[in-house]
Amino acid sequence: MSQQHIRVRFAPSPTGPLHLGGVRTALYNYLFAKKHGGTFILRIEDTDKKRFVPNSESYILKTLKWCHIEPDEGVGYGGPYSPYHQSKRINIYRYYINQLLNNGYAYYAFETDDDLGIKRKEYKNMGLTFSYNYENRNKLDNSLNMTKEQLKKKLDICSSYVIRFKINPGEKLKMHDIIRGWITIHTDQLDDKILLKSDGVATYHLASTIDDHLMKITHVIRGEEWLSSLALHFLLYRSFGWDPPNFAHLPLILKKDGKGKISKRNPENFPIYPMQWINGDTIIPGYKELGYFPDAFVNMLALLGWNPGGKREIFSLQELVKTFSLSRIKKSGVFFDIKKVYWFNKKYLISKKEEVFSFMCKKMQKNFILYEKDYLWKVIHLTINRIHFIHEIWEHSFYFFTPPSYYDTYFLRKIKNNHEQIIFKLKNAKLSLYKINPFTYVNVKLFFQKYENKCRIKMMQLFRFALVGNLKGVDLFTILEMIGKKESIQRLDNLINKIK
RNA sequence: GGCCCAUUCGUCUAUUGGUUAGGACGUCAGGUUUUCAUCCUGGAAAGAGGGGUUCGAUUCCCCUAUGGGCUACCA
Repeated sequence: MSQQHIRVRFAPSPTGPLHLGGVRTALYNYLFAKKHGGTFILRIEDTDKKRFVPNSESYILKTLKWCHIEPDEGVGYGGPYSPYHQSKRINIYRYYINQLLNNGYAYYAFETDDDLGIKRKEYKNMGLTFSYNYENRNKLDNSLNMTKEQLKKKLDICSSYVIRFKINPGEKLKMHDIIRGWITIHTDQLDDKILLKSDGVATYHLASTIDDHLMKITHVIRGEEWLSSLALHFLLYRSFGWDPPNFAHLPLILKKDGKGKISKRNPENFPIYPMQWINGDTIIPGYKELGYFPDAFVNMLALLGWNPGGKREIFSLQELVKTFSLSRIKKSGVFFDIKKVYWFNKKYLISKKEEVFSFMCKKMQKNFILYEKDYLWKVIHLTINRIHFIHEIWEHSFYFFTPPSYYDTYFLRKIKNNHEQIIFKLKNAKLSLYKINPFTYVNVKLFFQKYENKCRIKMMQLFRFALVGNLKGVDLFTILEMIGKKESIQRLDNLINKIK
């Protein structure tokens, strides 16, 4: 296994935006490929015309790019096994299905979807489950029950048919999964799955089996929802006389509220899209738009169902590649915790001060604020641990550059009720402030220490309110020293005018 | 219903026969911060249940329960 060139594929269908689970599947494929110096391939499984959603493909491409898990080969990247859209490979599937037909592994079936729907209902009413399988196929309208001539005639009149895979009972299949070990399934339980739909397009089972073989995929890493189809896929490989690839079925990401796996259809109480998705008039923001860093997002995703064994949790993509292994993937489904991503983002944020700096620079330019680099750096160091996202930095640091344009209404009302006394205090304080020379942290601190305990706290509260607009923020003496005497007095005046 | 897969603190997880069952997020309490946040310290918090196997089971086996997947001319 270690000798061969590893080739893995991420094969989403363009039925909408990729969600968390899809991105994680792509990530694990990417990690596994990179770890072994292999090739990561993107194949688009667009065999379902009905569910096709425009823009999904570009969304998938953009998302992988944003996450820095770009394919080496496939849709958007080219490669020796093109085309990588299944819709463009229909003739290939037809060629191979003929092989199956000729060898007796597949047969024509003429029931329509509606016919079968009725049949299922009938069975259900009797307390049974209808299955198109070895028990029933002899009673149904298919080529198994016809002579060659009859079939020919039927095909001449009836243009609508499907091709089913003939599964023989009585065999116990033992299949290996890298994550789960050996899995046993009896062929009696399988039904004759449709391989070619009446619109002439192959189903997932056929298309992916053929493509995985033709594209020389060595490891199929996909969600656990495929585990039940594993036997079918094994049988398909065997019918073609091909060696199956290795399989690894990933645990599903489960919904926290309600039941089931996460899906595009049922929105969660946390964002499930990596990037924004525009659906008509509604825009659903993704992690990117919400301010999450791709590396924090990817780091969190990697640890959802897998971990390298130690106590460390922060890993760069390169470190993930280095430590990744399929054998350490968990078997059980996982619940997603938005608070943990929030924490991850903060961890990444404090290591991205340069990005915060350039964000602030742009903000300043936009607001026509002049600043000095050193001053800005100091502000960032003072405020960065108060935020989780870059875009939050301004609301926590504006007062170092510009007076508050808004005062906390609750406290404002409180001091307005007592404004004469407050104004008196502020005016007195202003006079004292003039005399502080130089206007340094230490001297400002000394000034406040002249007040008695109770008074001092109230005074500091007032000052903070005048400077910041509310009762939260960086150490008061630091703010005073940084914005300087003139600006400080100006802001006291502002407040006095406000409450007059 | 049938089949398949799973089951360690609320959540993500470590521990692959012998541990006071460890960490992280969250949570609670205390401390630092003359505010808030950060930070520091500490606490509460888990092997689904029942049988085996074994000197000894979270770890191996069986049953039950629970959760999940599949059961489409969807992937």
